[in-house]
Amino acid sequence: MGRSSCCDKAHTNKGAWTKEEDQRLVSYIQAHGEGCWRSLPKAAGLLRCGKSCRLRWINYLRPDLKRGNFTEEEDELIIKLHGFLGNKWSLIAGRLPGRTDNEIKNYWNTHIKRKLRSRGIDPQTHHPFTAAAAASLNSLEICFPVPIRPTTSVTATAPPAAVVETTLT
DNA sequence: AACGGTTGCAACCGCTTGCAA
DNA sequence: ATTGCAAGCGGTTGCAACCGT
Repeated sequence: MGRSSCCDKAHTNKGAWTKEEDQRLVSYIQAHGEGCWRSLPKAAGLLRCGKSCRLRWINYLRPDLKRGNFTEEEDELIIKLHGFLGNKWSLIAGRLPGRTDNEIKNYWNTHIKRKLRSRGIDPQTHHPFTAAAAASLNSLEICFPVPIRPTTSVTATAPPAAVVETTLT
């Protein structure tokens, strides 16, 4: 049987959003506020599923988004938070006003991982590794795109939220 | 100028969680 | 206790832009 789809895929658009769709979504939310994403597309006259609308609003259209380049301070804060929280992007985003979880996740994967490796630090464990180990690891990752070492358990290593709060403040 | 490879980001997919019935 | 819905989250993918040859 299975769970019903979040939307009628035969009648929804996918892919990049158009300016008109953006405008419809923004004006609808400005008039009615966020909430009930499932019924929003129909009410706003959009041929999108609710999930897609929510993502578009949160990651791109929200008026309080900062956008633009990350500062050095933000870089360091993300690294620090990731050390405590692991891949809990929404929690990390919560500490960075104007940044979204998706934005931070992308930035981590494209910039910060490389930055840490260049410093000789394993981006997953935040522990230093030797230059030789780093080199062999990088070459192995090129050969074997699947993980070659056990993934560290985030829940096992992440401290309670209260600990993070006190540590970072 | 043309082509192929790489990079970065927006968006999607599928799973999990919280809650109401 | 169970079921189903809605929302949230993290991983992954697709593709346009960029870069080197």
